[in-house]
Amino acid sequence: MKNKQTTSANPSDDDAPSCSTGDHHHQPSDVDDVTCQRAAAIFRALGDPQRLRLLIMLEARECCVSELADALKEPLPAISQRLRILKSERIVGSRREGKHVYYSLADGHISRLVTNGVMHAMEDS
Amino acid sequence: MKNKQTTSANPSDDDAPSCSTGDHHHQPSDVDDVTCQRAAAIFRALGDPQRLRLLIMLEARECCVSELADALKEPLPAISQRLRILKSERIVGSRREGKHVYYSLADGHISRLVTNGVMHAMEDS
DNA sequence: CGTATACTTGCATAATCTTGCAACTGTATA
DNA sequence: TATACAGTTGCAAGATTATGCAAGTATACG
Repeated sequence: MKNKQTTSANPSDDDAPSCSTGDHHHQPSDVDDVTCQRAAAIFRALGDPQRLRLLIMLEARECCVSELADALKEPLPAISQRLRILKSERIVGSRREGKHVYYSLADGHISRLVTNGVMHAMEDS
Repeated sequence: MKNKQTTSANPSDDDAPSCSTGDHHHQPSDVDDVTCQRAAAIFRALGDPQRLRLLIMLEARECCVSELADALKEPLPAISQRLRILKSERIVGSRREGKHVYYSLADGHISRLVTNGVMHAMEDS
């Protein structure tokens, strides 16, 4: 079969991703730019080995900064900075208790996202 | 006093001769470093608005490069380059048909990952 | 063979992100 | 208040990454 529709086959230079067929099914192809950028920001925040390691630990239980720094054997400011980035994307939340600040995953969605990503990385051929 | 951050000075209790990935601290978690890095690489690949937009379109249906470039109104080399990155992480696959190269999501895992991320971005304030 | 279409790759510039060190804020305790 | 502990923030160096344009493959077709 030859090529049928290409750039020339497009009706016009529309901005809409033309799902040609009568597709009244709700597909995520019509995601607005703001949502797209927000989602990308979340993924980008997850896209660092060190931050991901942090999240994996937080998935197990709530931890304070010192704990994380100690467990990962890294300077405390580095951990704090990473947590800050994660918090700015609402991936983690923090709770103060005396001198300590405890961090935890924001919600189950994030937890699933992390788990799915890690699982895919494991299964990957 | 020098800036010694971690709660306890860790003189040299670090061992790990078996780690050869350049990551010289492996750690208390159920996820090994290689998996962690691979997962982070996947997330990082998803963490770009332009690439994510590409994936959202591919989630709807298989597309060739021209289609994507035309729909997103961006130069073809840019699209090709982004697809290349996505393919290097095995997020998308490609199929040649005549002069066209059709791209599609690698598997359902990726699809779910994208959907979950976008959904979370939508629900988030 | 030569041309047109579809896509890929190279390279240089530019933007972005991470890290490390130091200094600063906040909290408990003597 | 002074001191130690727990975290945060600022800033600059260093690395990684994206973007645009030009040139290079690859396939089809006359």
